Amino acid sequence: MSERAQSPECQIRPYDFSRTNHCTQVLGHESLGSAAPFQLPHGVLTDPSLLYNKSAYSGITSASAQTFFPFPPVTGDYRGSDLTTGEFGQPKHWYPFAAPEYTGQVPGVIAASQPITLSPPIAETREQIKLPEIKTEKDTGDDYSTELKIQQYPTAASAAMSHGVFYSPAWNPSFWPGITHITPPGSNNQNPSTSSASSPSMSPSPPSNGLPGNAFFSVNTTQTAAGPQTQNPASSTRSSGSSSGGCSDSEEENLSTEELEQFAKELKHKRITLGFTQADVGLALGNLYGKMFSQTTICRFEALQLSFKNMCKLKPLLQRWLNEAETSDNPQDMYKIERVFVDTRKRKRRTSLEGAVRSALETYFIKCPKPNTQEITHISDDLGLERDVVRVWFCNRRQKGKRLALPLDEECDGQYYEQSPSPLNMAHSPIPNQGYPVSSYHGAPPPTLYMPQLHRPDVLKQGLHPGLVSHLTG
DNA sequence: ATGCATGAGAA
DNA sequence: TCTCATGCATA
Repeated sequence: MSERAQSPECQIRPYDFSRTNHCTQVLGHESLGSAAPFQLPHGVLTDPSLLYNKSAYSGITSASAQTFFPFPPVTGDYRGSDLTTGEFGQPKHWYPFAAPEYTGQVPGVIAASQPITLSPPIAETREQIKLPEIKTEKDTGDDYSTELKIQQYPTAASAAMSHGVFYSPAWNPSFWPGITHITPPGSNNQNPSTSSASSPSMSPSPPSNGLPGNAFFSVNTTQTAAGPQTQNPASSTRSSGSSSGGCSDSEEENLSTEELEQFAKELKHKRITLGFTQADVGLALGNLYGKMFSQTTICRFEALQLSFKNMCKLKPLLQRWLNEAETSDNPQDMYKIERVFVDTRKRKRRTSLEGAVRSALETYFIKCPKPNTQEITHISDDLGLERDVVRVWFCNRRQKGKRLALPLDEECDGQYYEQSPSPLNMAHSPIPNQGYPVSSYHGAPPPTLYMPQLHRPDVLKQGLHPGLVSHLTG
């Protein structure tokens, strides 16, 4: 709680483009895209949070903005063509490929058998994307190619690959609660109850004929059961009984940033030493806990690019994996499994925004990180982008901003983009949902910049607008 | 490693 | 409609 130092940044003065400039203004002004090669107001940069200063924002309400945006709402919803869904609606499901046995048991699987039929009609959205600058990755005929995707996970040693189709079970709600507890960092031993655990990982893939589901569930079950807590002295820096939050109690919540940081390093180091790729780890987690993660997530974890809360949540899992991997005789083989997946979900083809467009968006963002519907429409119109693309861009941009900036002190986060006092800030909640507690970084010199503690400068830069970066570096 | 996307849950 | 966690696809 008090840990979070009030970094001076929080009080630093507002950006220049003053609050007078509101979304409306920016947006109101015409062609931004074309013109200005995106530049930041000088002086900008000291603290992004200022950008989102509520006060600046409050003024910009949709209401007021409206006047400026006579644009009709555009509803380019690519999802219109979303035939996908149905049973594929479930996210995060991996559909085993060619696994007849499973059919009928797992909705997804069924789907897998007829992916082709899913091909969606070409979205008309295409038409909307006429700007040369905007392009979508490939030009495969249709929008969301329904292609089968066979993913393999070869690994360094690629030695023993084995059997098995892997099916990641649906997100088991009861899963997390359980695991949050398990964290026997010190005690490398696996909980007996996890016995199966003896190494789920050891026998990762389910018997060919066996239903993977079973394998999973069993794992899950045990897992959940295993939950009972080993306390981690180290990590349990607990004391403040603030178990607010989403992470169910569990000590993880009280992990300090250093602990996380250190663990992330350790994880990465050992992982590499053991010869695992980030993807391997993600899969291994699936084997161990029934919930697998992507390379992306593991990568972000190692890079401390996840929210504090999320880091805390994943840590125990990774810790466990690490323990298991280290103690295993043949870790290499343990996780070397060849997996074949078929992702039948249709995904909108990724839009690739060109530099100019991005710059324009950045500019808009600087002025107004949280545009309302109409503003979004206006922007999309102005830039010739799909409305949804713009919307998502802003969402992602905000998320990114938080990831990178929040760590320093959440207290500022409240002021971030919010247009209205948000509960998120929760004035007092000691452990907000997102930011990283600042604990032991007292010594750190008050950054001129909004420097997330967990991130290295370079990382930070990545999160900042190029202009800002240069400004800072320059 | 990261940009754009998805979807659940909350507001 | 937003946030948040997460992932596909790509640079």
